[in-house]
Amino acid sequence: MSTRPSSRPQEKIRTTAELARHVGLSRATVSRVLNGHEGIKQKTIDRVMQVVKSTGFTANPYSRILRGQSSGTIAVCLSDFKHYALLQKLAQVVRLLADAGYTALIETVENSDHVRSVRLAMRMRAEAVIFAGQHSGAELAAHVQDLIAAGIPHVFTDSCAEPAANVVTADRVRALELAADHLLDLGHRSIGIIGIIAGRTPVEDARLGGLRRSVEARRLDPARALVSLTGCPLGTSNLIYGREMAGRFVASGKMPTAFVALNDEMAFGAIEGFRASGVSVPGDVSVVGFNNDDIAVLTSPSITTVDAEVGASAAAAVAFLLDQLRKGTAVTGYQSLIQPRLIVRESTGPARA
Amino acid sequence: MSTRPSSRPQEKIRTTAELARHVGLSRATVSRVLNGHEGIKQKTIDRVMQVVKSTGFTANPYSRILRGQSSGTIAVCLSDFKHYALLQKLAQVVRLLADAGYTALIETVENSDHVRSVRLAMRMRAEAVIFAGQHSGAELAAHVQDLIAAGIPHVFTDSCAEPAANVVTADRVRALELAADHLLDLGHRSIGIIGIIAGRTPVEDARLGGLRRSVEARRLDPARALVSLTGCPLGTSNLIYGREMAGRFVASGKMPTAFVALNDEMAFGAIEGFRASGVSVPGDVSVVGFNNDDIAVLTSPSITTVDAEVGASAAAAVAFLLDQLRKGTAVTGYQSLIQPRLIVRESTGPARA
DNA sequence: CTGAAAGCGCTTACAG
DNA sequence: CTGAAAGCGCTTACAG
Repeated sequence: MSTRPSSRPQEKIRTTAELARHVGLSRATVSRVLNGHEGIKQKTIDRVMQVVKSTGFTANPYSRILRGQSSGTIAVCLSDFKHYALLQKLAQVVRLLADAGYTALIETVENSDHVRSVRLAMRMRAEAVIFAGQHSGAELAAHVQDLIAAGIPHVFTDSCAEPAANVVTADRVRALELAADHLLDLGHRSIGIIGIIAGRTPVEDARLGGLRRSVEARRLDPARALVSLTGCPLGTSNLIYGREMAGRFVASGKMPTAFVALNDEMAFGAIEGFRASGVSVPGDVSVVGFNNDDIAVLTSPSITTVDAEVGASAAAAVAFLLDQLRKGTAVTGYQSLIQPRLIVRESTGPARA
Repeated sequence: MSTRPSSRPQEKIRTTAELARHVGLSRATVSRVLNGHEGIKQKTIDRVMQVVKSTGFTANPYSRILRGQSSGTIAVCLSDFKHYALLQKLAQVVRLLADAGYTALIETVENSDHVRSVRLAMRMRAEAVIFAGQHSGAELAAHVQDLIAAGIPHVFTDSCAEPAANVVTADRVRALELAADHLLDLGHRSIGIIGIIAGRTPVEDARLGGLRRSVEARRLDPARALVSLTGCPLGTSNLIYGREMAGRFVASGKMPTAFVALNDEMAFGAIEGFRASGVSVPGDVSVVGFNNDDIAVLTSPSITTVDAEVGASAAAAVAFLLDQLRKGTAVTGYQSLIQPRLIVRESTGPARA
């Protein structure tokens, strides 16, 4: 039986009690060192930390949290897992949280069942909640109130109708207003809408609102200037949907001279569809995309698009939360809109005379 | 002071102790009901469950886990957050785990620091660990051994050199062998490689190995039949890289008649690049992509590609883990390869005479 | 079939 | 500056 603790090198240390025994101190003191408390003899600190370093010991997180320590967890409620843009946002959020020392607890909200996810977040002692994607539903407001009542900061990165909710998001109204302004400036008076469907999500309605605002600002009639084809449910592929819709517009007889698409992929699909029907872009019609994806740069013609700065908006949302966690506050009713950028490329041109 | 517990409706119940007091039972009995133990009077069960239903009470997970209950958590170690395919895989894995009642604990492994992530997984009492993406490094083997020693099931969804590791993955060797067989069958004898770089990742090396196997099976010299341009670091955009590389191959003078690209986007970029240089696809050269993305269907020419069935492989990996969790076993050294499919489209044709 | 008691591993007043 | 003790909320032998 060696009396020199340090002579037992590879011994597994699993609890603070074992660590305490190993260094000949009490669990209380070891705990204090582990938590970086003030007023401890440097020699004691060194004694503990040396073993911690060599064994890689970390205190059981469940005990710590049960005892009242913060969980270091932030819940991320995703509306779905289907959209690439949302996955990208998720990836970015997780990375930003990790950089700040937080663990992301990812939840998917199915059937708008926010009861389950918000409760889970609270049960897991999440220190904050991020809602990404399209969230809605009658009960959502109540759950936002629960979070506020519990003093847990939250933020929506896309939209939330509840006035008390915090929302940090790209300004989609302005984004489509920019797109429509650009087309109207080029002399277009009839804009076809591809893939942005009224009543589907608040975000899409916001985009349609932007188009309308632009049109109305010029005293044009939105009912005439904005053209949607009905009865075209979205499929799985943006590219293919865009191509289909181009064909349908050509076949419909009421062919606008310009188009705005849900995103760049769909715009590209539409351009290919027009080409297949003998309609040239931008010679015959103009097409505007959305997102400023790689595809918008590379294709021929390259695609005029609106960069909604979703990356910047996700970063702003996370920063907003981290700031509150630092300050220990929980803001309500905060609204912040990130400004979009119009990027003019080859897919738009003057309306035909 | 009401003595009828049910007459206090909206009272917040936060602990099993409160719940026990509320229904007039002991914490032990309440706990048994909550955990669905056998041998409890139906009336007692009903009494507890009615309050549980109405209040939505759930036991504090930290206490449960501290007391030895399983965590319901599965750690997902991602090598990075950059690749779309990996994000898709992540999304699918998280969804499949959620369907099975597990929570995903997402970790990113930076600088191949598997020490941190595997330790975290064990500390968090993860019941299993999924490694997705490119994992390598000298210490990885040791951590796999730690998991095995601790009886925690694991699986790699892409690759792992450690023999004891479980790997369920798309057969990338076979995938590229299929691609090369197709091109060789068409009479091509010189295949340019776009974006698949030797020594970058085990997965890319596997793909190169598949090309070599196909070439060698016909008694051709891989050093002559397979052409790579050196000194072309990958950028952020597959599309743009593909376009660049097409230009470089044209400029290089040693122009193959066929190409395989890292993925469909890169193949598309290459096709555009060839077109810009006056080289037609498939008239002058053939191009094969990888992944069978939407873009491969839509573009003109549509792109011949290999579907590696990554979705199926992720599902198989999760099923493999869930099966072990059900059985309470921890397999080692399991290897499963998911078969790829060659999908012939317009971007490949006979070699020019 | 149910309850009183011990204990999971930690942290923090409370004493010294 | 450090230790003995209580307690976070749960579950499970151990008794009845």
